[in-house]
Amino acid sequence: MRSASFDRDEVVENIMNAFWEHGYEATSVQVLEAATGLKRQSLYNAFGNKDAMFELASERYHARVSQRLMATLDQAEPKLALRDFFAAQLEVLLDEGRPSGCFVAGGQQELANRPDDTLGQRMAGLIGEQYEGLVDAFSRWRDTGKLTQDAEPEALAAIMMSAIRGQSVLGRSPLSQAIITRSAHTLPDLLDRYLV
Amino acid sequence: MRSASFDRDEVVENIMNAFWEHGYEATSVQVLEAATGLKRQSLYNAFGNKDAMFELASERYHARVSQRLMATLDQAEPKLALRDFFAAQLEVLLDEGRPSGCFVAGGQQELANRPDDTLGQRMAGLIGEQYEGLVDAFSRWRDTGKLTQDAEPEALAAIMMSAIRGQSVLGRSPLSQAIITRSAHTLPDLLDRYLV
DNA sequence: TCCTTTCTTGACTGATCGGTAAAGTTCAGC
DNA sequence: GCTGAACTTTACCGATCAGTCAAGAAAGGA
Repeated sequence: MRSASFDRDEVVENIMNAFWEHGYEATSVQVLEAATGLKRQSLYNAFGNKDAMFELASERYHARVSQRLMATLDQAEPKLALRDFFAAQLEVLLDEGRPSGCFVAGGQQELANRPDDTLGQRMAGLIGEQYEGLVDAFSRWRDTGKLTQDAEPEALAAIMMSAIRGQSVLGRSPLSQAIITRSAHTLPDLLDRYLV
Repeated sequence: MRSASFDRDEVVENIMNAFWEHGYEATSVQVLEAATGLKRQSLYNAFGNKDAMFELASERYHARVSQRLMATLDQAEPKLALRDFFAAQLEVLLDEGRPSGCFVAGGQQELANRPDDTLGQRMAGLIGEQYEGLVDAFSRWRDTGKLTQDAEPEALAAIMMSAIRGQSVLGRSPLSQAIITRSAHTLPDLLDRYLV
């Protein structure tokens, strides 16, 4: 036996950043070689194929970014939670040390029309998971009397979803960063209408 | 002299639908041949290259879809305008006779990271234009006393932008169509908070 | 009718894609 | 120190990409 000369965790991090920045198609194996410092065959030995690498990257993104974002909703007071949530979202989208935009938004858009694909379904699944997390949070707040009578968790979650995905897409373009900043600051005020 | 045997307008329509459905990269010249019924060289004779075809397609989309959407804002009563706007948006996104999702959302996402590119800038320009149209509309309503005192046109436009782009992205996936329908129905109610 | 100009057709280019075969190299177990 | 299995490197594969060349087909104008 001989052990690999690279840190697998670090390599996956670099793969994730490459896919995050360029998307699925535009991240060629050549790009992955440059991003990781590994040669072609080392990548294929370690991970199998490009799709498997993308899957690992998306898992990592989900664990590192998405779940951290959703965790902000895990508090009793919706007013604070929503502000924390959009602040965290803005931080991810505008962090200079990271690729711009959102891994999931890019991937889902790009893989949606692939025939037969499991990766596209996986991306759609991550989006569905986010929606369910939002519905759960609003339901909890409704059950603890934090929402107004006419507030429907599904409707509020749907609005949040649209806004979040829109910000994630707009975040890719530097010109739109002022727009998403403004919307992230204003949306909590708007949603206060449904809080007691 | 000999005249072309095809209807240029119809060909551009088919090119637009092809790019709309598959995006920029995934729409190979082979796909464009199948979509238009023309041969490679006829396409290149008529339009120059792939980028030029995409540009014509985006112009057509802008004229046929985007401008029609923005026209719904051209009325005195914001309450009605916003409902018309989101109804029209929903109609475009869910129309079964059209590709799903939004041409601009897909193109912008895909072309944002291309080096040096004019197409990406063009897509970003269309988004900027939409934002300005929204700011103009809200400014008009504010000047005619239709908005509350604390309403800021830029902030409202930013929220609309996030929601619209989010719906455009989510519309690509059938699973998310319930979400965008719900958000399109609820958002006008939410924005009513800023109308007198 | 014929000729010229345009459109159409099909074969082709070099580049790049994801993926692989088969060497060369390095390390653990004995 | 030897051996063999794992890792690394290089070269290569067929497929596909955007774009082009050059011949063939078809319509004007004369």
